[in-house]
Parts: sequence; C-alpha cells; structure tokens
Amino acid sequence: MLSKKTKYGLKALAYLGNQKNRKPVQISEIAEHENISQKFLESILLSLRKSGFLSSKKGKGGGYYLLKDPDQIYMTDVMRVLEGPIAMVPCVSLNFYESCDDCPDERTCSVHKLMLQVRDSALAVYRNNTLQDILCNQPKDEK
Amino acid sequence: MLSKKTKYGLKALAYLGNQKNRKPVQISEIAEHENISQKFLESILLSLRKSGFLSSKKGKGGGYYLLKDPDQIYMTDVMRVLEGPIAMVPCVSLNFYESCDDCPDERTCSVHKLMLQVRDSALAVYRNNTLQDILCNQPKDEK
DNA sequence: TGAAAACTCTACTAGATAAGTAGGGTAATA
DNA sequence: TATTACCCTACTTATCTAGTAGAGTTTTCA
Repeated sequence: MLSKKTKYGLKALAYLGNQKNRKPVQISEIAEHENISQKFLESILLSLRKSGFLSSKKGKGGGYYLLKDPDQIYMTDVMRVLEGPIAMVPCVSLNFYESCDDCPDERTCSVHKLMLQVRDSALAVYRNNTLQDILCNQPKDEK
Repeated sequence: MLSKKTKYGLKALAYLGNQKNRKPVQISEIAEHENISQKFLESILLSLRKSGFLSSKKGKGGGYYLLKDPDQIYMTDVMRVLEGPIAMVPCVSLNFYESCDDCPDERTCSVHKLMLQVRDSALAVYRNNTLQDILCNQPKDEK
C-alpha cells in the first residue's frame, strides 16, 4: 500500500506544480486545498525540502515553492524519498540492496525471480513520468 | 514491502511445484527446507488451500500438494490471495475498488494518474508469470 | 482397534510502523 | 517589533505483521 505520507507528498508537489508562477505557497493553503492535516504536511514538506525538491521562504508572504521545473522532477526520485525503496524485497533493490538471510541462493529463488520483474516494471513507469506528466493543467504548447 | 506471508507462500508453492510427482509433502519438510516457522507456514498453506491452489491429505503419509499444474497457476491470483490488492491505492484497484474520501475528483488526481500506470505494469508482470515460470527446475521439453 | 502422524482452528502477544498531535522555538519581513 | 510562518522534538494512538501456544480432529497403518 502507498503510505499517506507519499500520497500527500505527491499531492503537495502537484499543487505547487500547478501554480502559475513560483511564488511561495503557504502550508495552510495546501493543507486546506488537499484535505491534509497541516502538521503532518509540515513534516512531509520538510523532508522534500531537505531532499532538494522544494525550497521555502520564512516570514510574512513566505511558504514553499518548487526548486526545479516540473518536467525536471522525476517520479523515481520523488518515490524513493517519500516511499523508500521501489523494490518489494531488499534482495532486488538497486539503492537499498540487502541479501535475504533465509535464502541460500538468489539465482534459484522464485521470489527473487518474480520480484525482479516487478521492480523493473515499476521503475520503468517512474522513470517515464515527471511531475509535469501527472499535473492536471497540462501545458498547451506540446512539443 | 512484500510481506513474509507472501514470500513464504510463494516459496512453499515453488517447493511443491518442484516436486517430481504430486505426492503430499509434509508441512515440516517445507518449513525446514525453506527456513520458515512451521506454525506460521501452517496458516499460510491453509489459506492457499481455501483459495483452491492446494489440497491436503490427513493422517500418516499426508501433507499438501498442488491441485493444478504449475503452468496453470497464475501469479495474479496467487498475489491477490497472499498479498491482497495489487494496486497501491484502493481507487485504482480492479478487485478491491474504493474511492478516496479526501479526493474530490479522480480524473484530475495526480496520485491516481501515476498509480494507475504502476498497477497496470505490475499486473502485466503477474499475468505473464505462472508458477512454472518461477521454478528453478524448468522442464527440459520447452515448446 | 488404537496409537501415532499430520492437518485444523482459535486465541493471544510482542514488536514495528504509520499517521498524526502537541507545543514550543526560531527566523524573516512589513 | 510584532506578526507570520517555517522548524524541530517528543509523544500518542491505532493498526498490522509475524509469530506463539495449545487444544482438537481426522486419517492411516500396523
């Protein structure tokens, strides 16, 4: 299952991506618009900021804004920060590899064989989508 | 993450699939060979039996055995029984659909848009794999 | 027949994780 | 300089996972 953290994080990113300009948007505005607990959203935006997707401005008129254009923000990176490993088992993870302590040989492991394919297919989707691709306001000037 | 239940269930199915004949195999044998707690495995095999993948024989010389040939056991069905919905959010689930209470419109939801693709890609993998495909002893007579 | 082998079922539990809550602190801006 | 709004830590509640415990039932073989 997708965690609420990931779900809310994606929605917040999309909300920021849908802004006409890159003026800071207050947490309270995002929280209200997307039906998210404000305090919970704070912690999520914080981790997105620490990972380099967002920046923030303090004081009156402050808030969060995207650091990059939506078409430069890949879902692969977003998902790894919000949800963690893309693989369903550590023994097929690219970035978080760990061997299974109960499995004598990965090469003959049925689970490994299946999960490797699942990981590759998920990865293909995430690599093929940027934030731009999942916005509702698609730009009119398509390439 | 893949639950241990699913992992063990897949391993047990693969173990049975790798048997030369379809004689019943004892729980204890599977548990020992695959490093699984016997009691936990019991409950997993029970649910696989109730779902029609396995049958069991009681008494001396009893055990579990596959009801169908490995190439007739689809991962789509196995995963749904062991792990539950294949979709990462209920609003894109084929068999366990539920609308999100916090989302005003699925058609403009970024999360929906992305997770729909993820579901489809995972589904494609599971539909394309039977138990036969993930065994280590592939039959020599390929079609 | 009867005892042992082996599955069946219910109930309980420790530990981890998710999802939030609470509340004070700090920095920036009008 | 007061207000706005981000920043951070600690705590809590609920749910789920991965078992554990133990008694019960059925079947088979000697």
